[in-house]
Amino acid sequence: MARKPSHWKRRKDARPTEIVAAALDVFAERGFSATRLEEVAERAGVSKGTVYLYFANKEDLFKAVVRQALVPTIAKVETHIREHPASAREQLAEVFASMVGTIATPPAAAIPKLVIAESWNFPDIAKFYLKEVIARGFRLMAGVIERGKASGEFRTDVNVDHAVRLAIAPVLLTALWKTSFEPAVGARLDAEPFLKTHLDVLINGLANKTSR
Amino acid sequence: MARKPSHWKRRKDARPTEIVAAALDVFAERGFSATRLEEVAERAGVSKGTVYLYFANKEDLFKAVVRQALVPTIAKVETHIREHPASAREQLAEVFASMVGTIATPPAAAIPKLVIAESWNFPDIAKFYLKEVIARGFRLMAGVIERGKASGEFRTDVNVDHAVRLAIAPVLLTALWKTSFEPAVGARLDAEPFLKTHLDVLINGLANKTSR
Amino acid sequence: MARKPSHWKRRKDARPTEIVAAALDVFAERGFSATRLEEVAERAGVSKGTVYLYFANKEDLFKAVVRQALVPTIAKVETHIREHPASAREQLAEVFASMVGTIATPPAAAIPKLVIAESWNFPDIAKFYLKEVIARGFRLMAGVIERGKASGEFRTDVNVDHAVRLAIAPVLLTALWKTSFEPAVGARLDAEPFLKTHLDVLINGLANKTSR
Amino acid sequence: MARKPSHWKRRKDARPTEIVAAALDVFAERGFSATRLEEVAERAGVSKGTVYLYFANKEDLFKAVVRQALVPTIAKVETHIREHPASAREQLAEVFASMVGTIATPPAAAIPKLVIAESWNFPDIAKFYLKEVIARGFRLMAGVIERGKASGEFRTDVNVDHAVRLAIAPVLLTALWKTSFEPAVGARLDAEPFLKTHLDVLINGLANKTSR
DNA sequence: CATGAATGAGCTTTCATTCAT
DNA sequence: AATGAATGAAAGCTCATTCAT
Repeated sequence: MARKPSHWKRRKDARPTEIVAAALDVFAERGFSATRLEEVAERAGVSKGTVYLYFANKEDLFKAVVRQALVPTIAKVETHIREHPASAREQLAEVFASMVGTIATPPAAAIPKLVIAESWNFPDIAKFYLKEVIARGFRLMAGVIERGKASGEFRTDVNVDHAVRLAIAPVLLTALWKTSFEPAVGARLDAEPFLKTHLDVLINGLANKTSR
Repeated sequence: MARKPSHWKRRKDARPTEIVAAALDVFAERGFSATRLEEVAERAGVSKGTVYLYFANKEDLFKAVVRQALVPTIAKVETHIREHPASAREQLAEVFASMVGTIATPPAAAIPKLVIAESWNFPDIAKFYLKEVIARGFRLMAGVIERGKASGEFRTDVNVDHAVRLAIAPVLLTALWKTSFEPAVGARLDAEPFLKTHLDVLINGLANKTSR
Repeated sequence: MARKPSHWKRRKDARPTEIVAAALDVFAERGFSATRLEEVAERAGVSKGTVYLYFANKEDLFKAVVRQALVPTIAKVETHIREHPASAREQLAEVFASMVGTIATPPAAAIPKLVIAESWNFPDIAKFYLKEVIARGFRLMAGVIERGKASGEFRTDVNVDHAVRLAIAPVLLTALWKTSFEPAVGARLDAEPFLKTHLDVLINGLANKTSR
Repeated sequence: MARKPSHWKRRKDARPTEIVAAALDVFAERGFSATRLEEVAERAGVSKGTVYLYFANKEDLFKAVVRQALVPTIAKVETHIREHPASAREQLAEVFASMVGTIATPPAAAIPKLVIAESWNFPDIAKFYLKEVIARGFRLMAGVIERGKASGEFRTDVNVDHAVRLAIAPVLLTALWKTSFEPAVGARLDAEPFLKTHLDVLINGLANKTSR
């Protein structure tokens, strides 16, 4: 019944990562409650019981999935920005360019949808996500915009908090569209040109025209 | 007893509407799979069996909920626009003003979240929602923007499809925020001023500056 | 699949009693943890789910079993004594005669064994049993013995608490023997003559011989 | 390291004994089915797999526990009696004194409870216990009482079999009380004075008064 | 029409047991 | 001899669905 003959070598350290990866796949496909632990196990190439060797229960596994899938995602964007100092406009462009990759990558793109969908049952996860992802992304964006306002690139009459949300909203829409409507309905959305337009309109909308 | 004579008459036709209303409440609170039909029945003041008199199963009820909750929502916006012809900028403002009310009203605000969350299990609903809500809203918005482009108010180099999504994205974000993060985390978002800023920045971003 | 055609008449009131009776049987045969709820359901002629209609969980069912099996048991003895005032010796005899019936009746006889065996997992039940059965039996016995001491029938140098336990110990032994060793090993113990001897020796042992 | 050289040698033969000792502890604390083999292994300082090196399965381990815990218990009493010939009354006192120690020692005191509780699932053990412990204790007691009857100390109209059970019953009650109700409910029972009273009342009850 | 007792498939979770190392 | 990662059968429990009344 052993699927793979290399059963005994890839041990204790690889297992949890493999299981979490498989779980992300299944959660992304079916959502939390429709996910059967047996399917996760199957895809990870282990038995049902093995999942419980590493995770106390389904919820615990779900949290691990979110955590594991997010760490690289946030870090990637953060470091990207930190290492590419430039004008506010250019940095905004950088952030978006960096986000597009993440948004387009299938499994990670499902995280926002999962968090939103399961915020009912797991407020903990919403809390965690808000703190670890949204807040960090917020600070990042807010920094860029503040700098733009200070340098005279951006209008000073725009609430930073609002501006940040405006900047993020189309990215969120893209992620949700790609995970909800594209697979279900087949309505394609080409992320790259859309976000390019977004950047264009946003920068134009935030641009300081008093200097005209 | 003589006070509510109409109450005893409404039964036959009101029943399904009452059940759907109760169901929307519960679905909005708990999500699809965490919703027990028994609770829906309780809130509708009927027995579990009665629900099955009007709806074949849980999924059917869910579809009815989405359908019923959306008809007035879309119609409201559509008629509002149709009845208030004005400049593109002004109409954009009208659409948003009209949307704010819907988005802020608790039960209807949960619909987008529900549709997104359940697009996994019920592609039908995603399809229906796309067709009946998104597409109609799209046409509406697209009309306004096309008119703005034609009149010289808006830039002509902006893809209409993209512009519509950009216009809607912050509204979606607001709805999701209010139904996912506000209740779970207590992070308030004041919809009205946010969408006012959105409108401001968007119109500025779309504004034709070649005439300068 | 319906075992019995009279499925729909014996409703809501009879069900729980039937289930508890079936449960007592199975618990008595197998012990708590080896009892599968499905078997209880089968014997009660209902489905697994029905058990959960009346009892929150296995433990709850167990408590109900103990409770239901004990109420008549204790009451029987108490009323018997109350209605048969006599000399201390005679009353002691009455109590025992009354106990013999209970001890010999198969399902109720298993209760002490069950309580003892499950005091590990369910201290609540031990507590309940101590309070509702043992304490009440104690008071009963203590009353008889005190009266015997007061009337000069019994020695006054014997601790009442001890005397009560001495009186009960052989009854307990009988119950345990009949439920543990008789079925497992086939070693018969004839309760009636044994408890007759017990009474004889006990009364003789407690008898006041200073008057000799 | 030089301190405990004997510790490194004892392995091969001590292992099973250590495991059984640990198992007795856990069985006494939790009962048979609530005992996880992993906890037994932990307390014995070995791994789960090792337990299976010495015992075919959980039941086998349980039997070994009972066996091992009983050998010294019975032997202790038997030799004590054999080495202390005296009058029947005195010997009865000896037996009880010897039993009190065993009954009061925590792990061994749990054996009767375990045997009784698990006689459902393991009739073998009940059989074994009956043969190896009860029967041997019986013979012992019976001998003492027969001698008492022969010497004229005790009444001759009392069935020996019954008398033996009467003698043992309060000891059993004490053991069960201490392992079932004391830990669960906190209702203390002082074994020594109680069994002293028992001996007093029993000897008085068995005493031959025809010689008066 | 309406009820709600009854059902049973299906899920999560536990843990004795196995076996490659 | 010893390990402990892996297994999978088995059981408790939930709840959408049915149907006799």
